[in-house]
Amino acid sequence: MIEGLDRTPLTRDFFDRPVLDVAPDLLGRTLVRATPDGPIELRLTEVEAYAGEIDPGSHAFRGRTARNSVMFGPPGHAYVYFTYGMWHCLNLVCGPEGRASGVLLRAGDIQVGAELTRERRNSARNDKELAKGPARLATALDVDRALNGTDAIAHPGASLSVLHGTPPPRDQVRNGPRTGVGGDGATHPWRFWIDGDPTVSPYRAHVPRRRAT
DNA sequence: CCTATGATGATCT
DNA sequence: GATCATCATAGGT
Repeated sequence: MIEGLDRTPLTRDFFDRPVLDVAPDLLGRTLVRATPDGPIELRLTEVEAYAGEIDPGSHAFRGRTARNSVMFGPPGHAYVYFTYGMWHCLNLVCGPEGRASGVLLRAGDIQVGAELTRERRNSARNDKELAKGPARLATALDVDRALNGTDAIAHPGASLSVLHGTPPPRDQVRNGPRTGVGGDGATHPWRFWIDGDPTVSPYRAHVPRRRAT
């Protein structure tokens, strides 16, 4: 177990704030994934904010659809989507209900249960790569669309929950452009990470791809 | 270290 | 039909 870790769960009030307040405040928090074989716990090191219908980079920018409906619901719930034909990404809904904002969980440092991720993450060459990137994080934690809409505020039987953990000093929180986001949303410096942490994913600019004909 | 590219399918226009 | 909040791999420096 981790010395000095604050295992108090985050409450719904934590998430019921503007996304640009919640996102940096999630760094250093402990995400707990309950699996049949035991818990996987990871310290969040990198996140991105998506500000709902005012944000061109957000899935909610053009209003509510079947896919993004969870974003319009109450804060503290998981929004999971499938992308690039292969991957899942995990977000936590925040802000007041209806604002449709959320935080993409981009990377973390696995503290407990690394061995439970090995089969799914067999391409990882070391522990720091197990959850370095949003799809790797979701894969490591065995998160898929079955968890879309689940409440991540700690409760009996919760599949996902977040503990206070060990937030970094404020001067170790850095921010910059979001990764892989194109269009007008690309310029917002709404990616937040812990300076120097080896589990933070490399920045990649958005590249429009042309499919083979 | 770096850059380039194929994989793969749901979603939206 | 185009796009996509990505990753693994191959090959060059």
